[in-house]
Amino acid sequence: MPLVAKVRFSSPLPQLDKEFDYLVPIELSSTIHFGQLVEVPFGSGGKAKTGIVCDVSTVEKPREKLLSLSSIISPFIVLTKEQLELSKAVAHRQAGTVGELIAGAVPKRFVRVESKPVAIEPKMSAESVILPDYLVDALKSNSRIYFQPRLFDGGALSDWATNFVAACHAELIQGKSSLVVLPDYAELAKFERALTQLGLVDIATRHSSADTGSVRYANHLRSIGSVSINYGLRSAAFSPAKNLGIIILWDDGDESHIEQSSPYWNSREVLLQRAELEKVKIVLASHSPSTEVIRLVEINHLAPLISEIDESSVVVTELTDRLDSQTFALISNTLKEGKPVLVQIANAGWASALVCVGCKELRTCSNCSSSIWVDPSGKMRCRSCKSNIEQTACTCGKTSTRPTKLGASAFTSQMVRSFPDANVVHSNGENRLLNVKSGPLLVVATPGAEPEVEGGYACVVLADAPSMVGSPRLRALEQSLGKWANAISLANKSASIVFTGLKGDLAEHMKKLCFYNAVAEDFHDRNDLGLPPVTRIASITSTNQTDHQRLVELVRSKLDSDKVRELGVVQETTLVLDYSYSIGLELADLLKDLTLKLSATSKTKKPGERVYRINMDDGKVI
DNA sequence: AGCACGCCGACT
DNA sequence: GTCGGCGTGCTC
Repeated sequence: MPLVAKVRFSSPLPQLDKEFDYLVPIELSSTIHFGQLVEVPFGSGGKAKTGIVCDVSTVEKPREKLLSLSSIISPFIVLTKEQLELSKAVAHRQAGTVGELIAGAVPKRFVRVESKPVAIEPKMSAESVILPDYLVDALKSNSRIYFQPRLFDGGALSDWATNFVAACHAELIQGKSSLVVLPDYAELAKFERALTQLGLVDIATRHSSADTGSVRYANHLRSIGSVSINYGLRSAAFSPAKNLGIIILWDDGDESHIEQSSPYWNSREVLLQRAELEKVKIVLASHSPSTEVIRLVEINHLAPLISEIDESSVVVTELTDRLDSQTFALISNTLKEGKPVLVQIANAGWASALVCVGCKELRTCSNCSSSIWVDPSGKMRCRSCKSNIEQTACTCGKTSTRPTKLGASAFTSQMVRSFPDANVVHSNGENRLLNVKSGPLLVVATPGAEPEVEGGYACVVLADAPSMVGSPRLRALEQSLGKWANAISLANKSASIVFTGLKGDLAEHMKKLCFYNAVAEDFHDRNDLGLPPVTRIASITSTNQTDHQRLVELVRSKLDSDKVRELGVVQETTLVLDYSYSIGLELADLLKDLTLKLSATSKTKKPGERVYRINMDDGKVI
């Protein structure tokens, strides 16, 4: 009976997003396997194209005019069945294509890597690691956990990282792989350090775009062939893992876990889906939960494992000054004792916004009318269109401006003047310090850019708490809480923590460093208002007004208004919809179908550019 | 994406 | 009578 192979292409094009059948020539029938790269004749010209084998089966009566595949490019398997199933599920959920997800899941092939022998499974002694294992214990009775580790890492190995390594180790003993997904390179380095110090780095495989292409490909093949601890940033959510036993996601609320290109998936949703598909354990962990985690705990999808909060000295001031006299004295005394201090400032640069010295009106960008700030290099820039701004006169006649609030660069130079004997350093997202030497050191950092210090900070000041919480974004509160918790985690147990300018319930929660309850309260408030994550929010952005109008009309005529609510149109061409989890797949199908039909008949489409971009979970539109 | 097919205007 | 413009649609 003839052998037929189904082949897929790593292409984002929706027209090619299906499996194409090819006859397998008799001489290749014993060597062809699922997941291999093959060359096939494709298109009207019959040009050779590279594809991936997604099925091999005997077919009694194959369809007519079936072409034969030309050759097997490599005997190595580059895509696993689990990766394909996950890509299909995520493409469905996100209204994207399987091809674009496969493109991200399979690294570029390097012939020389294949000629070298693939790494042999290293030896590992089960007794070599002695670890805190309360996460391992909890996993014996629950397969889905939200884990909040001890907050204070004290500069040594992080409690979270050692618990992750312990959980991975427990799987290795049973011959199972693990997958750990981290938000950024700083956290990846901490996890890697724990792997090294606990003697497991040789059995771990990194999946990172920061590695060279050949290393990536070698690691990819190694993960398919050997049981190992797989880890990396968000793209590692799709990495292969032989005999997977556990998935661990660190800091799911961090925005770095959201893929910035189509189909805009999020590590959390991908990994929850993967855990279901592969029937493996999953741990979501963070110092402060996301509202999605609260939701999952409250619907009993995740069992909470919350570490005890260490007794610590927390001061919450009600003053809106960044540094009141007491806080100033605390910093001064800590520095005099020769100990390090961390001050978190909400915004980078010199000024977060500018006002006219005369009429006190907010200065705005001339072409997009959003606010102007002064970046770390001292240039006036527009916040949204990023263009440089020239000094111009205000409508009242005055040219000079005054900052509404000093940015971290300006605050740093203020601190240099205030503490001439201390070593004052600054770290922000663009210019980031990863770790600093201990001593009489004052670190001014923007949220998420705080460097580590050996032994931990003796004092942490969250100096811009009110402005972070007061931001008009939906997720301002939960994200602020996450950034504060991560900054505090760099302190040692006996450190003094200061929040400036907090009041009410939030102040009470922070006095006890009770992040979980603070986020839970935020979740319940949003629940009452019917806002995400109780519902989901999708957006469809068109490249132009004409196509946008056609979409809006069609969507209005097709939507069942009981289940999907039109929230409106933002930025001229983005349609925003609110919908419930239960109809997620149905809506994704509908939107994919509608946009496909509309873009096929679009009069304005340019080659290569997609007319519509669907984001099934847009966190930025409200 | 390519690439062919196809149906209208300008040319030997 | 046919050469070529690129709009439409298919590729196993």
